[in-house]
Amino acid sequence: MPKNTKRAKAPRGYNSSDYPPFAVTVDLAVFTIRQGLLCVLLIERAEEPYQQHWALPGGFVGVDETVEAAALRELCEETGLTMFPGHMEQLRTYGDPDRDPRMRVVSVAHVAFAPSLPPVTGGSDAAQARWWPVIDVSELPLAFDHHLILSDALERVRSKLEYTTLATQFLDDVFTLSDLQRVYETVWGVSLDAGNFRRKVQSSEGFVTPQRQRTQAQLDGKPRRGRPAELFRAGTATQLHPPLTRPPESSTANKRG
Amino acid sequence: MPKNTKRAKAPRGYNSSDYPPFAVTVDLAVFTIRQGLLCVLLIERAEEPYQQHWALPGGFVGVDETVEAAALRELCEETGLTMFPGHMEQLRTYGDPDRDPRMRVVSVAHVAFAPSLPPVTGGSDAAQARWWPVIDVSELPLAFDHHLILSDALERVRSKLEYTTLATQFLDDVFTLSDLQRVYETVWGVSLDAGNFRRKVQSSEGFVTPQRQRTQAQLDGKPRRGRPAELFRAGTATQLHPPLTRPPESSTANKRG
DNA sequence: TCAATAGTGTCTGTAAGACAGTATTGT
DNA sequence: ACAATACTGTCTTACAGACACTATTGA
Repeated sequence: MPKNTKRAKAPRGYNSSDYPPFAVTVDLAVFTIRQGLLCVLLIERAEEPYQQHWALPGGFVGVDETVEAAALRELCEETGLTMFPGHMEQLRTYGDPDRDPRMRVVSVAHVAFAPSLPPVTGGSDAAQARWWPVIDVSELPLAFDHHLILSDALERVRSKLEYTTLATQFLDDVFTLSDLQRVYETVWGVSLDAGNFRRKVQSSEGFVTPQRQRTQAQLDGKPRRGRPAELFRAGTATQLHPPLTRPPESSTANKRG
Repeated sequence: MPKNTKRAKAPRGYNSSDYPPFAVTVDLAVFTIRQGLLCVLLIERAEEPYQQHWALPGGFVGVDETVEAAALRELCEETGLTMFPGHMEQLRTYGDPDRDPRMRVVSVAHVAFAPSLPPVTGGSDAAQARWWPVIDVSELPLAFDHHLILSDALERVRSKLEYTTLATQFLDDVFTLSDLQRVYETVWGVSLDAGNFRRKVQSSEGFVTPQRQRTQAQLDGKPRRGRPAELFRAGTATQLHPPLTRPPESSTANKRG
């Protein structure tokens, strides 16, 4: 430990011996919705410690690299995309001395979410990577403190949907209001009233902008049933006020299903 | 830069040459209310870089020390208290490669707030420390990226008052509803309607608990005027739902003053 | 009696929850 | 015709903002 820990009171230039050496990493909790389930991207570790455990993707921050740039770089490497289409933000930093048995690592965790992505390829080497429904992950033994990070990340995503327009980041650029409602229902794990949901979304200035167009018979995917729906794009607003609040806890589904 | 930046894909044990060396620090934005003004604790730097600039207090994280423990340690050192009476939480991490001209430093910033504290002594050495009204700090040239940190910290404190009961942490353990209202008005920089404020606070389960007692003639400080007020303590609730929301932007004071 | 502070009551508008009902498609 | 999905309207309740009013103290 350095003789004097107060930077401002004894700065006298840094030598590498003046401060404790840390490794700084980023960890990523990347969410997407697949087949109606909220999923998170995990990789399987090939080496000790936590060999064969599943873990959040992550890696070292380069010396000349912004922390955010490192996170974006890892995000693209792990998802196999050159341009990440969704949203990413810093979550918080996890730095307990014993979180990595080998050495002192401080990890800046990030949360990201994106529209349905191509199934991940596992990248250039052997480590496998896949999307896990978050509901199944609680049964899984994750590496390091990644259960804690994941649970903080989930809470962040859920609360972000309340007071921002970021739910649209889970969807492609055109979508129906039912699609948007499904995002909220999937991420929150609740059922919402369609009428009230439409009223709220459409009365929120800049949340969605209507295209003058409706869904087609859709020859590719499964054929559409029922009345064609109007199509929307994300609007320019980023914040929602008043927010679109989660129904109070207690039951994860409401009366009407 | 290390050959392979993916921890999970090439862990092969760490050598100090395998990862870039970082210094990890904590920075603190400590708020309190003095003479009706929201104030932040700053120290004056005695050495380069940013000599004689004001800066947020902070320091290195020890090798065997939790990040939070380091923040609490610095907090006590800077305020001269052995037991910090308020609330502290992690804000976010600032790690741009050029934020410190000497070397790569990643700083985990924290926000704290507390009841009126004894004027800070400047500690055991020459560096001076004092409380600055936040309104005056915008004119001040701060060291490093501390203006950015301070502005993020302010927004955090302001939004925390909306959906938590932490406003009570700015007060001593017994207080009146007017005291509590003054906290909101000072932190948010607005005027609130006393009637509506009381209704909201008292209808929020567990926010405040009435003591069966009123303010006295108060021989010490300035003598009290007007009707004695009922005294309260902080309740057991931590969250506020529905929240006590800030009035929408535009005017910093409302019509009634 | 007056200023100052504490505290109550009431009216109104906005918006959320519940839910009934209508519209438009494919089978 | 019927199921399935999309969409509209209405009733009720919760709650915030505005503001008028009463209460209790010291000077």
